[in-house]
Amino acid sequence: MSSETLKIPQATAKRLPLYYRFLKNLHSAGKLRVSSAELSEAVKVDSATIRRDFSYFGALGKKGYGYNVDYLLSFFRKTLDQDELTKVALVGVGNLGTALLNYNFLKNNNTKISVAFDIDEAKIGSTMSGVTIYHMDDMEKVLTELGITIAILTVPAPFAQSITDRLAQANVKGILNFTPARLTVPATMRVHHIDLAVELQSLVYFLKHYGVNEVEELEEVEE
Amino acid sequence: MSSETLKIPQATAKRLPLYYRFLKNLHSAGKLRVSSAELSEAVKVDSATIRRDFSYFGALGKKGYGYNVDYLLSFFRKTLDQDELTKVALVGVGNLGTALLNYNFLKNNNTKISVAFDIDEAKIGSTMSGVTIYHMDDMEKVLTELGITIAILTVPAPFAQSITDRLAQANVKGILNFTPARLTVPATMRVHHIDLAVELQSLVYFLKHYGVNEVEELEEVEE
DNA sequence: AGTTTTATGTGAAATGGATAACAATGTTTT
DNA sequence: AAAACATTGTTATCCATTTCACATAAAACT
Repeated sequence: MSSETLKIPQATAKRLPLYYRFLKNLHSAGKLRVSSAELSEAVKVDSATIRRDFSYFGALGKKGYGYNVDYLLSFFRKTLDQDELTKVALVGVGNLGTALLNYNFLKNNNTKISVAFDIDEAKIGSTMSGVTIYHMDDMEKVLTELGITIAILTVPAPFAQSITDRLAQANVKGILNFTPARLTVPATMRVHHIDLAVELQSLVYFLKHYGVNEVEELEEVEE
Repeated sequence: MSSETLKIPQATAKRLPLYYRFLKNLHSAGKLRVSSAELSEAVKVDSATIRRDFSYFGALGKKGYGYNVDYLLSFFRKTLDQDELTKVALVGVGNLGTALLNYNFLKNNNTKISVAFDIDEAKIGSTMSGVTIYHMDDMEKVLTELGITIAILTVPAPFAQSITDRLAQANVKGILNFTPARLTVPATMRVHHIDLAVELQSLVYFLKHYGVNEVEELEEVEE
């Protein structure tokens, strides 16, 4: 409902970063062209789906040839706003939070954890992986000053909702929620969940109940 | 295509662990009954969807009353095999792997990281959070001995595919893949992806391009 | 230059999932 | 015991997404 490119399906939007990453790989490997079939093999998405996804942005390829890697790459770089750095806050510097601090988001995306918050006095004022840790009491102030609108939430579940409310106050628009809590947020915010326990548990369920494709043809499959 | 309960939709199956967790909360809070509407509020899933999900397992509720918390809970405990402990292996004890070791999957699910593998001599032989770390050279042997068929993969991307091939050899059936690599696996295996960079990146994309529901009504929404 | 091959972009069909809406039925109240 | 109420289970509908299949056009070959 905003911006240039009109209404890409959500499912497509979720695959864009994936395409982008693999295109970068191809580029580094010196490949000049690529077909939807090749790309399909690499990212494990049906080739028709890939062509359809690309087609939302216009005709990016050439019939009988495929796609020019450099062109596609620079197109996606623009589309994904990879030219400007996106600053993100980390809220909660526990085990998982620390791991995410060390995880180099920058390498693949132009996204960086620029600031972190916690309540542990031992951590406050120190830096980890070059990121300064502030007290959560100063969260609103610091976020507003830095103009950060995206937060990664890795606090204990019982605090998740109240902290979310404060993030909303501080004009944060997006939360990547690693907490098991299901957050209530204003309509102006967007939450993506990564629920580790649910992910693991549902994998277990699938294996036990959907059983393991009774080796009929033994072709290669995915997800 | 196996087991008792015939073919639950995948989308439903992914929500089961979520329902289970919230039912446990309700139980602890001493609630005896719950309606699909209440549950909907808590887990942020449409109440009709919840009723539909439950209905795949038969008539679990009572009209005009709702669902009996204890009954539902024990039903899901059976359905999700929460009575037997599911042992899981962790492959790659880096930042993220370490965080997952400390993350207590046991608390919510009856799932436990029982063994870990790495190639760092400094870590091998030691235990973290009570889990012994073995050398990856011994992976097949140890996995087979312990009869473990589920692995969490947190190794550097370049090693992901070759290690996956070895896991397949060792009779592992499910992988929770935190690696950006898209794995090629035999049809007998199942892979769930958790791609942190893609998750963050797509959140950024949504915020920039779908913009933030232009505050029309300002109702509470989610995801 | 003509023929064959390749691979896109897309209409049409198929699949999968979410939601609205309500009859059926048990619960609660009076 | 009757009336009013609440809430399920499900049918029908809707919506989003995936996939098929092929006309089209460019590329590669001869």
